[in-house]
Amino acid sequence: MSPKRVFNKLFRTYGKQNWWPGETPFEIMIGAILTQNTSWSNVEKAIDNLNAHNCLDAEKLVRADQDQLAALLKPSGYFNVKTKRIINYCHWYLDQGGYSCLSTRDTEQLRNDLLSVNGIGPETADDIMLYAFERPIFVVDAYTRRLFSRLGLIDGMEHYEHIRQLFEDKLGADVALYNEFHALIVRHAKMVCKKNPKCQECCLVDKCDYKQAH
DNA sequence: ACCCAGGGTCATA
DNA sequence: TATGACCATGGG
Repeated sequence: MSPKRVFNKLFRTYGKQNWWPGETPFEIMIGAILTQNTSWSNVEKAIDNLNAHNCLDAEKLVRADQDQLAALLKPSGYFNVKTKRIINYCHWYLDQGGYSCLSTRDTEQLRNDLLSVNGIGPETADDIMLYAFERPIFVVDAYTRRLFSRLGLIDGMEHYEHIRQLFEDKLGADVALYNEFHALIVRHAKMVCKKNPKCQECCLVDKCDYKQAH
């Protein structure tokens, strides 16, 4: 089954997802860091805290007290690590001239620059590339590996860049498609029943395995 | 009482 | 290059 066909199946099943769940590009960047190995519901609480304290702003975050910021980020987990990563990211972000300046940068260059920031790995960088800068970068996460290895399109243990390249080659550069695809993969992953071992065979392979079905 | 979540870094071999 | 420890909350 081609990646495009998988997309069509997902889209017919779940419809448009309207990602990223954040209003401004900057909020998307912060959300991308906060959601590292963390459920989105926990991230929302941290973002609400930042908004409640008028702190969702790069200039304010770089001047924030570490302990106070950590307290706001607490619900998102790894709060000490994420505090450092966010302050560090904001320093870089402002140093580079902010969104308007970064927007003019070449896609390859921008991605490499993001990856050079401590705390920004490939997936976080690509979330930012795709959803904040609207660049045609296919995001690879654990769900992507799991789904497509179950479907037999990949082994699952390949390096990040290898998988990204594979999908970008097969799908062609398409921001809207990548946007929806990643969101749909995450949406579908949440529907997989983890208790039933047979579910391993059903995500789009067979019938289906939605939680409602069990 | 477990298990996992929209990862990444650092130290070690 | 590649494995392991570590980071930590909240929901199932």
